[in-house]
Formats: sequence, C-alpha cells, structure tokens
Amino acid sequence: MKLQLRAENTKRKILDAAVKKFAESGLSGATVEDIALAAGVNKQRIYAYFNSKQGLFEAALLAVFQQIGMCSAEAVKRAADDPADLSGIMLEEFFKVHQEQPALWRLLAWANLQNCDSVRVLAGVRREENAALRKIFELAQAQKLMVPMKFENWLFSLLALSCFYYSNGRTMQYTHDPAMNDPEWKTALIKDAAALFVPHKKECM
Amino acid sequence: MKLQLRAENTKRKILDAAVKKFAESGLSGATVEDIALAAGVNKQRIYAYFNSKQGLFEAALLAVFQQIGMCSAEAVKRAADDPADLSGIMLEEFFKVHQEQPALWRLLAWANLQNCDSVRVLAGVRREENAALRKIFELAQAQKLMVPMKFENWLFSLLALSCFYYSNGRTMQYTHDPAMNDPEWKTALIKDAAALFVPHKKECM
DNA sequence: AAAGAAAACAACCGGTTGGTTTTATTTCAG
DNA sequence: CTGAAATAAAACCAACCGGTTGTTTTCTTT
Repeated sequence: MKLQLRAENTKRKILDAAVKKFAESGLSGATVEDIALAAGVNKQRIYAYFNSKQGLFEAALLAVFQQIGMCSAEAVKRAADDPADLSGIMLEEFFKVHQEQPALWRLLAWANLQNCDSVRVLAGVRREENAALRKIFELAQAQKLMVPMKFENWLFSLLALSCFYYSNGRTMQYTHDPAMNDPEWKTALIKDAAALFVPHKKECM
Repeated sequence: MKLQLRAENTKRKILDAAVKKFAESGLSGATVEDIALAAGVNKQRIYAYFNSKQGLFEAALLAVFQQIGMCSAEAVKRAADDPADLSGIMLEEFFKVHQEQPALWRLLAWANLQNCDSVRVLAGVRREENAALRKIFELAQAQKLMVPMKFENWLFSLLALSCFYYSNGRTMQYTHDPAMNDPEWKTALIKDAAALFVPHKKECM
C-alpha cells in the first residue's frame, strides 16, 4: 500500500515523539496519549500505523538505530589520517554520540531490560558501519599501532566504556567517586582508556 | 520503635521479593500485588513498612547493594598472591558477580533510567571495598605490573566491561556479532581485556 | 474543477489494572 | 492477657489501553 506524503509525515512525527517518550520513560512508563500529544497527532493514528504500543516501541527502536550512526564520516577520515590515535578518536566519537543522543542507549537499555524479542529488529543494522571500522582497525594493527586483540573485542570495549559512562554515571557517582561528574574526569578517562590500546614502546627497556 | 522478630522477618521477605520483582520488571513494570504474592505476605504490610511503592524500590536497591559485594575475599587473596594478573582476576570476578547476581545491575539500570533520586541512597556504600581494591591496585602499580593509569579509571573500566557485557548482551548480539553468545567469546574477551592493563615488555625492542 | 479516496480529528467509552487506604477480624509473642 | 503483627476483603480513584463513531480536512484522479 502506498502512503500519501501527509501520511508519511505524521508517521514520522509519531515515531519521533515515540523515540523521545519511550527513551524517557520506557515501554510501560510512557503512555500512548503522551506520545500522541507530543507528536501533535491524534491518538488513534498511532494504532492505525503501528497496531499496538509494543509495535510502536519496536518501530521506534529500529528508527533510532537507522538514523543515528556511531561514528561520523569526519571521524573516520580523522582516524585514517592519524591511525596511531584510532582508539582515542573513536572513543571520543562514541562518547560524543552517547552524550548527544541519549535516546540511543536509553532505548536500548529499556529494550534489554525487558527480555522481549523487540531487539530482533536490530539484526543487520550497522553492518556496513562495522565493516568500515574493521577495515581501519586492521590497517592500524598492520602498522603495529594497535595492541594485538580481536576487532570485536576492541569495538566492544569502546562501546562498553562510552555507553556505561552515561548509562550508569548517576549511580557510579554515588557508589564510587563523586568527582565522576567533572568534565575533566571524562577527558582524563578517555585519555587513560585510549592509551590502553596503543603499544607503549617508550616505556620499555 | 522496636520491631518484633516476626516483623523483621516479614520485612525481609518483602525486601527479597521486591528485589526479585523489581529487578525483573522495573519500578513501573512490577506490581505491588505481585511482590506481596511473591513474598507470601499481605499487600497491606508493604505499606505498613515501606510507605509507598517508590519507598520499597529504594529500600530494595539499597538492600542488594549492601548484601552483594563486587569481589570475594578469596579473590582478593588470589590477587595478592599474583598481582601481575590483578586485572584478569578482578575482571573474572566482576563478570562472575554480574552473571550470578543479575539483580545487581538490573536494579541499577532501572534506577538509572528513571532519573529519580532513589540512587542517592547508595552514597557511601562500597567505601571499604573500594579502599581495599585501591590498596591492591597501588601495590601492583608500584611493582610496575600495571599500566600507568588512575585507580578510578581502572575500576571504572573493569566495571564497564563486565556490566555492559550482561546488560547489553542481547542487543550487541544482533547489532554487532552473533557469536557474542558463545561462552568462548566471553573468556576470549576477558583475556584480551585483561591484557590491556599489563605493560607488555616482551614486545619491545 | 469536481468527485471520491485517504488521512486526521475530536470526543467519548468500556474494561481493566494498579496504587493506596480502610475496616474488621485473627494470630501470635512477651 | 494484652498489644503488636498479620490477614482478608473490599473499596476508592486515577490512569491507561484499545476501540468506536461521526465529522472535517486534504490529497489524488478524472
């Protein structure tokens, strides 16, 4: 079935509002009425396009993933120019994305916590991006600018560090270090973490 | 006010059930009736002892944190005997805790997602444990068995890796690598990650 | 430009769930 | 025995999902 332009538009408005509201309050926390209100759209349209609240949630999840990339083309270029600092550049990039797009990790967190199968919709997204990253990674590794480790583990580590920083920052602040809030703390963390991945020749002998 | 033994007992039963249910479904997902049922206790008792659902949630959060430590005494001892593998030992320990006690990171995740102030109750918990870890860390660092980095950043990294592994495993599996489910993958990850923190002398010159 | 189809709206409602409180009654420990 | 602890049952009340109806606006096609 072909949708009119107007229909595409309201569908988009609903999706945007859903992303916002679901990211804030989760599946059971957000209400369909809230979302309709935030979208400036009649509640009934939500059911017309997405069947159910659950369906809307999955669509929202998929939408954020499709429209937000983990690293910009500009960052990839910078990394290509300076492969020695690949991990640092990517770490900064990931931190930046997670800071500017909290909806990304928040929606994921909600989805992970409820063991529903909505996460299946994500299969295959990120394929090309991952492939591009792998290429750069292997290049740096060939030049001995990278500690010997599997690509998947490297990527996992960077994502874990940046995501965890924002997703658990509030509690870490209380359970571990109140200073974690400082902006300086973050840059120091990124620096320390990035250094982990480069072979440190100078220190030897 | 002094509570009878029986009262302490039902309070404990309620807390245990609350931890279980809240960890599963979150604050808005779990219902007071579910919790009362799981505790084998009358619903009204919950309000007698915890005032509100929110109050029970905070109490549950605090309870898990007080009764679950991040590293066993046995692990500390092992680390003291083999400081060169400190990071590896602690990583394994953290992974183990997060695997065996999902209520820990799940409750935290729920609490982090709702920006309520319930996390304040955690201030100060973990103080002694952190101090003990810091001592071992600094010892290893003095012996040059540890890459130069701040203790807080080291601890943060270990926690991020282990927590993220379980909290985002389901989605990472789809967005990044289906193999992430393999038990082998985990041990390989721990190995690769642990190696990051030890200065690799052999590779030099 | 007119007709017909699709999209959107407003408003309401039925049914259910779920947090919270109340009351009356029963059990148990000191 | 006395008071604290626990129960059972009901009720209150707000929120929320899902759906309906009738009407209006906007697009597409002729």
